[in-house]
Amino acid sequence: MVLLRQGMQHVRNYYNSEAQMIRSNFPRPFISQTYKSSFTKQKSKVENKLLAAKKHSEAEKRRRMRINGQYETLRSILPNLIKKDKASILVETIKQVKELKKKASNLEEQNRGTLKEVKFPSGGDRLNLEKCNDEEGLVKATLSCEDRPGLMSSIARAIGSMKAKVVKTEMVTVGGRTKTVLWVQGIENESMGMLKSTLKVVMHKPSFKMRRFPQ
Amino acid sequence: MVLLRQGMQHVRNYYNSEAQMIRSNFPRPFISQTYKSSFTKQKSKVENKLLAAKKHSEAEKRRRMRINGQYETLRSILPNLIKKDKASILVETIKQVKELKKKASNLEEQNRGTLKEVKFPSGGDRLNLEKCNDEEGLVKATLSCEDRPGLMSSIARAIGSMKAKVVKTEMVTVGGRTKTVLWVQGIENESMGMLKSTLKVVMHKPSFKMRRFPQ
DNA sequence: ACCTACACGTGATAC
DNA sequence: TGTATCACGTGTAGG
Repeated sequence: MVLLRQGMQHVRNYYNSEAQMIRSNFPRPFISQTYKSSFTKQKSKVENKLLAAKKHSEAEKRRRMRINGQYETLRSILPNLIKKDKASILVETIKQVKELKKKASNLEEQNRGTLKEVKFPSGGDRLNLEKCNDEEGLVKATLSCEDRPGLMSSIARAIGSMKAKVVKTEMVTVGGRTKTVLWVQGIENESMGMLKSTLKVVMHKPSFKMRRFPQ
Repeated sequence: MVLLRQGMQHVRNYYNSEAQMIRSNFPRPFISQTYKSSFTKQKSKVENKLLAAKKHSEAEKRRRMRINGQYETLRSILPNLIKKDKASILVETIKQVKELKKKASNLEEQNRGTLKEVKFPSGGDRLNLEKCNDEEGLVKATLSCEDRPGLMSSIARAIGSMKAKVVKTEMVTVGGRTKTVLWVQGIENESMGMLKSTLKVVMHKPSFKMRRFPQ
């Protein structure tokens, strides 16, 4: 494997590179200088240079290791990583980040669209119908009005009279006002208007029975 | 800026490196060889080597650019990126990925914990009360039973008689059975048992009014 | 033989 | 000053 080379190359010591540096382009002392200056002074310069170079390459190595460590954790985090080379890792990471961002915002939207939205009944009376796109013939009806006993059953009866069925409801009551969300199954396109007007009547006028036998 | 150096270094051509290669450690032809062999043959070898080296360094440059391009897009994607160096980018990326994963799973959990959970009424009659830890005095009551008109208002009356209040309800009706979740505010610890028994009665026996005026 | 990916040491540059 | 980061060309192992 490619990654196994890493361990091997750690064996290399710095003498190789020092020798190479001296051989190639490192300034030599002039012969005409005195022995002492040409030797001790230049040698200390050489040694300083070597030391600096060594420090430099060691620092660079630390930097590489820091970066490669992060690549390593990325490798461990990312699922289904086929190509393990650095560029592919970064590409895959970017893809993942984008996907996760989209997923998170979608889920937040969903959450908002269910419970959070229904949390507060609006002040004025309101009635809204919309078709759910995820299922055929499913209509979501949202209504805000004054709360009263028997409201739910009135609504259920109204919908039952239209041969439709309430499959799910959410209801919040706060301060005497109620916001109700109904998911109604079995509403045809042409009967949407009728459903709306029926619900409107039920919302505002207590039914016959409710008036005669107030609870 | 550090990143501005990139553009400058592109100006460097390959003659520098070729010269350096010849100067430092590239094999020289022997003088004792014939003119032809020592010149043309070695020159072609040199040229081949140079060509190969050039190809190599160009390929390496492409690789670097590929990787650095991904760093660039990461820089653009990640918000609030203070330190722009490679290691920090990777660290920040990893943090983001972990956070997003956690966030996504939390939101999924939330979604599951609200709507999905309440979706199916259980077959047998069931009544469960639990205290909500996020708010003081808030109790979540879950009950599954046969559906009937007026059930909701019976429940509401029962709870009202205990000086408590239903602040939110979720209700699913499917196949004549109903699962209802009530969030009840204002229940003391000692009245939990009373609430439970009251709800039990309401669940199984239609109220007086309901029996006299069946809807 | 060729290509790819990597680690390395180095000079340049910024702070 | 020293101490970061970076791009670069190179040697080298694996395919």
